[in-house]
Amino acid sequence: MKATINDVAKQAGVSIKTVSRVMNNEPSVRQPTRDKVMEAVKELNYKPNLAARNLAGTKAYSIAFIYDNPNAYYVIDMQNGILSACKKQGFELLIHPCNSNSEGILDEITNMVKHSRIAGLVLTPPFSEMPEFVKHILALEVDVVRIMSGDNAPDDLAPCIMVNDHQASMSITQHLIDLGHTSIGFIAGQSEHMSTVERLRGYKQALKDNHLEIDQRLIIDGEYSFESGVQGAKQLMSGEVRPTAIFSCNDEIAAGALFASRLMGVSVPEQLSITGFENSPFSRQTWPRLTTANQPNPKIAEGAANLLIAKARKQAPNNITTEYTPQLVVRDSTSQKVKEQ
Amino acid sequence: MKATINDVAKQAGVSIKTVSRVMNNEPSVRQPTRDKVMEAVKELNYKPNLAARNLAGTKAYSIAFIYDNPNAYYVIDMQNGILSACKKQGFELLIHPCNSNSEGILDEITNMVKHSRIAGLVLTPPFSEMPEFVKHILALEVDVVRIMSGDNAPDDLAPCIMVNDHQASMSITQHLIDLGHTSIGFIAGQSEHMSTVERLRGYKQALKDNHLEIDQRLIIDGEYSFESGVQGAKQLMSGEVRPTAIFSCNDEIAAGALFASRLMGVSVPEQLSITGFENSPFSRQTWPRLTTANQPNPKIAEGAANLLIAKARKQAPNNITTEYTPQLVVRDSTSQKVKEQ
DNA sequence: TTTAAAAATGACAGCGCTGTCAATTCATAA
DNA sequence: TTATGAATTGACAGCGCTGTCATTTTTAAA
Repeated sequence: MKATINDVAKQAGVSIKTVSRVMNNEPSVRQPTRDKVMEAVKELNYKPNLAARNLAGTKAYSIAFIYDNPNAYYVIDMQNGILSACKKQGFELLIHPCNSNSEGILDEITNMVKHSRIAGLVLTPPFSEMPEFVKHILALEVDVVRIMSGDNAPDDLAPCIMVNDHQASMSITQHLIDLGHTSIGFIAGQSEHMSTVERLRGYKQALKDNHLEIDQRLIIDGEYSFESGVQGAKQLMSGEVRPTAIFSCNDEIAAGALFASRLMGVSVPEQLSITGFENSPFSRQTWPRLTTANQPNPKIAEGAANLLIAKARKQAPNNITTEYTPQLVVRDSTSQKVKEQ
Repeated sequence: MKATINDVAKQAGVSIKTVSRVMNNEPSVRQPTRDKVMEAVKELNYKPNLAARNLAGTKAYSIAFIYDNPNAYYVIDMQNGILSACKKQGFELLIHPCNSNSEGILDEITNMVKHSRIAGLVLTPPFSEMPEFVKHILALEVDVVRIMSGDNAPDDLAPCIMVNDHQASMSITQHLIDLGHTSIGFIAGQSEHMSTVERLRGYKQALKDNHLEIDQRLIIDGEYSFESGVQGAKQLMSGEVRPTAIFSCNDEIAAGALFASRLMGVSVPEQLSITGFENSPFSRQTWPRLTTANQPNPKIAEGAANLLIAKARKQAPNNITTEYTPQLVVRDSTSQKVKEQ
């Protein structure tokens, strides 16, 4: 039934250890030997037993994905990206949803790391943006890759995959400005998330670049939720300064803003333009479909996982920073500002 | 650092094997001995090493979740349910997204099962509804739990968790009828999915029970997608018989139908009532919010995983069938039928 | 050629646990 | 009490691999 390393060794006429070397891509194996082994591997459909590897060796063959995020689309995208990297490299994925605010969270993760041999962790916000947390994890001697918002790494604790929200927000805001909008509302996500900070920074930058005034009354605190979008839009549309466009920090907020507009009888995009951020599937399923910024989550996640795997194999330098910039996707929720109605 | 079974044995003053017995809940250990061991376990924060267990023993400590479903909400819910059962019982979860139509799918799963020691698989549609597939998996000597649609198990290959879509569809349809609708459109999901068949059956049953005519022109083939909802609704609203309500086979279809209504200038729910199915988060984020049926996915999944774990421990009878009936959730997308406008 | 250093390969122990089976302890009836 | 079988506990091998270190083979310089 299932072939073991022994079977392969016999079949290839070499020692067990040589097969092991080949399977681990170790250098000192002559090419002909390597070929013989690989042939046997193929013939017998051999795959190293993960349990045995874990038990015998000191290397790790799993990576863990720690997250605290209610956004199903985001999580699935990240997960698929990581999974795809893992599958290609014979790694295993441990999923660990958890609550970043819970008291025992540090112990929880520590325990998990101590009890499973783990090559590294993929950290997304908010975990990736908590330096103390990252330090604590690193002290456990596990690698970490952080996916976070910004245009360059805040420190060199661990490799970062940066999402240039600043740049992307400028594009969105510029798009709105190009359509003639000068009074643009902003509904924020949680202010503890770097992405919120960066998106706000990009928004402000674009206004500045176009010599438009930044009006604090147009900037609404919120969180990354539909409900927050509803509230934020209501507040904006009933405030003293009524914007003609709303920059929402993510698609859910935008969907909420859309909902509120309906509620208030404001038509989108005729009377009000609304933008989202993330390009999640439902940004295509609202009415009108959302103008947004596409965040290539699966690609980001796959990159993160690959980095971790490379580090586990000692074939990665320590502090690479990769950067992705979400691209503007124009759909139907934004349009030319009309003159006074 | 990490405690092994040896440490626990020493600390408790018993043999390694006795600790093993306690950890595996085997019967023949005297209570005082058991207590001593458990105390040591707690003191040392001991947790059996999964790799070693897998390598040494014949039992399995992982369950796999095989799915082919583009619906992120569904997948996350299922996954969380399974994960929660696994965590409680010290099991591991292997996630395996895949394509049920791909040619090599059987080999793919077979390989996966052969290469990782797996206690059992949680199968969702379409896999759970392919008897040949299930038989093939069972031949590999892995347990299977099927989550599927229907009001009783179609065969006794493996335990089933049935979702009574028939009943739930009757509730939805009855709700529409109670609102005065007599001409109710139906947009189907893929006809290969039992859920589609069952939902259609429930719809027809309710019509029959209320002595309403079943009009084939009101029943539209489709699939579980937004786009299909758009097409289906367009077709219905431009057909010879114009319904005053539409039963959509899931929330996404309903969202599509909503979108199409906007496109055609039909107002929901005033001129047209629309229902969804699943109660996914976005059924709360459309305008108007969807009347739908709540499917308790995490609970279903946790139940499935628990069943698998119980079977792995030989403490479950072989052919249990559990049943869940989704409950009607009335929101804003349905209303009283108005007289001719 | 010869020879030393380098490269390639192999022998073997042992990772932390469970299965098997033997040894011990306990409970019960004679 | 003692004998007898049942209940409890333990000794030990070995799961499939990798790490260490010894051995063999190759390479290249003398």
